Amino acid sequence: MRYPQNRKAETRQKLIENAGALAKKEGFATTGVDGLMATVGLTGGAFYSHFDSKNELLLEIIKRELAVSYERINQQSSQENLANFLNVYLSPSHLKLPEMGCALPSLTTEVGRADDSAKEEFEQGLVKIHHSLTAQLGDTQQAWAVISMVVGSVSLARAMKNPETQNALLNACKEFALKTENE
Amino acid sequence: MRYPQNRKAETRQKLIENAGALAKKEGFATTGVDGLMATVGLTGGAFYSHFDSKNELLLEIIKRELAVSYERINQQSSQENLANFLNVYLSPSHLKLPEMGCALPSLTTEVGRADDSAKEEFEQGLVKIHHSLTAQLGDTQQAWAVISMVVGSVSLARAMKNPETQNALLNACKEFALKTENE
DNA sequence: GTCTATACATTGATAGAC
DNA sequence: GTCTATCAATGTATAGAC
Repeated sequence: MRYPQNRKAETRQKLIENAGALAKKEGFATTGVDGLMATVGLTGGAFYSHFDSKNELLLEIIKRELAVSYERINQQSSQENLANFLNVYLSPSHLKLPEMGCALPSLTTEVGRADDSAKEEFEQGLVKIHHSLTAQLGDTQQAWAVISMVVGSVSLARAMKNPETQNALLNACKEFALKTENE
Repeated sequence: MRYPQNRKAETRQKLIENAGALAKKEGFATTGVDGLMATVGLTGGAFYSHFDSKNELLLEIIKRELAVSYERINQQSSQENLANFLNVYLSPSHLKLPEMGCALPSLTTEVGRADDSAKEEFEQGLVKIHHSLTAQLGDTQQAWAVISMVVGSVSLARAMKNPETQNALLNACKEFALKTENE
């Protein structure tokens, strides 16, 4: 082939993207190697020519997913205001499509049970997100509070059955966050 | 035996307690039947004389764990004030001992991927907790916001490596919640 | 009610042919 | 680099002896 190194890098990148979506939807532990490789048309054995282990894949997922969330938050919260960000993050469509959404409500609990390398990577990405939101809001404490609230809110709402209860929770958090900002 | 039905009920209750602790620490999916039964000195095959399936166990775990959290929150938040509850919930020891702590930061994400019966049970328990906190705070929206914030806060902090960053997050949320209450 | 044994699927990971 | 085949371990669940 003419560009073997490019093709391998592209396959690896595609694997990290697909694995991120699978992990956000069904969890990282339950994302099997065979199923992941099938999403790029390969078999399970080929996984280990791209990653040393599943744990290395987890580190790459965390790095990429939190970088993506950082870019989104940076864009959404700076182009207009906090309300814009909240409307997107606390929306019913974000609840329904975890594989397209922010990694924080989907992967945080599993990272909390992973080893230190994963927590280190996670912490780096999260601190960056916090800095971005702090710059927008002008308040470090409020930035941590808003991040915690929206992540908890989406996680809790996804574990409910009734859409009306979900919306009550999401809207309460939305209005509460806006109320505290206007003071 | 003289009290066979009592012994069976006690064993079942003990299994639900132990399974709840295991699930909060390592996750429900990774809590194997053999390992669970070993905690009460039995073998794996005996599990199915107490539960129809692992899913029935999950429902029992959710019911019991959220009832326990309800009692704790009810007691802590009413006997003094919001500060008392926040000091306990957002404490480093709560981070370090998930098996003894609230089920919400540990099990919510997994329930979000479970079937409707689990989400129904979860929603019932969570709504009760919300009602209790609403009665204490006098504000429905604030109650949802505080629950979401503390659950997100503990989840995120557990996924970090550096204790100083953990404490910065926990303390920021604590102070922010207290500030909003004094207005 | 609990035991051992077993069935059956799936997991992460490795070896060697191509 | 990818394939097939395979490994050892683990998962849920069932069957039948005691």
